[in-house]
Amino acid sequence: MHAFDVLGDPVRRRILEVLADGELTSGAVADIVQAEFGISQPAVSQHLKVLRDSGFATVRPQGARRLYAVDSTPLHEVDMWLDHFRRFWVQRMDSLATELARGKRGRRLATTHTATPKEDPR
Amino acid sequence: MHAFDVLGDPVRRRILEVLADGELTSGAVADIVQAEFGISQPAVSQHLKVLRDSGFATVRPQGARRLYAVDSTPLHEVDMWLDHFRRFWVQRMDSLATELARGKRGRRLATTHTATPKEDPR
DNA sequence: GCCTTATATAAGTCAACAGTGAATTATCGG
DNA sequence: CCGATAATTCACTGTTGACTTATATAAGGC
Repeated sequence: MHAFDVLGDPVRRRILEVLADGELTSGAVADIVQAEFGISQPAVSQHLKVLRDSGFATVRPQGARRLYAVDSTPLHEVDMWLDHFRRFWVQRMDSLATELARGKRGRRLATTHTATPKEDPR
Repeated sequence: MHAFDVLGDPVRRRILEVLADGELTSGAVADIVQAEFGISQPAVSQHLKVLRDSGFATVRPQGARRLYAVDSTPLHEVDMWLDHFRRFWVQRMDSLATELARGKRGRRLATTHTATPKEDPR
């Protein structure tokens, strides 16, 4: 299964998000996902299997539990594929940054925004 | 259709790649894709429709032809989702953002940028 | 050794999607 | 206007994948 197919499922994306904060048991993942998506435990287990088989997650047995963690390798590959297109938005951000760097504080913003992309002003 | 579902299809990914180099007519896209994947012209047209409907591509009629171009907005959203995991492979997670915020014009596009000017004392 | 908890697998159903060929719409050159 | 070309839409089919319930494996506590 290709990386993008794996990420195509919202349940799997959510699992990866919760695993991003640290490893969790299968049961802990299932509790979260079941609460949010209302699917059964076997369904979650099957998603975890997909994540395992496609390299997005690793497992470490601990007694009867299985501790899951993110393996970022395929995510990094996805990120690298995006390099084909990054110039499309880096250029925009760059010009915006330049504008800001020049102290152009004018409440201009009149570049006819079609949408307001929420940007993290960190 | 979610952005990741759109990107789940290899034909659609390829279409976006070829469009990344500049706009092309539907026919030009079809020629490339048909040569590489061996599918019919209507199949390509249907993929173009998916890309249109999901915001990945824009169309501009030019006589009897239709010129397709990439719209990077949903790709940018995908890129932002990856922020959840970028720390796994980027040491200085904020390097790009900082660079841009400072209006640094040496637009190195620092992908897989491993060199650190100073070692991190942890 | 049992019973319980934790997790995975099995078997089957259903909907969605990618593909096909045929038909349709639209534009151009004469 | 007409025929040719460009492209999309239609109607249908096969495959895939996500879900369910039921069951199996494995470890822990008593």
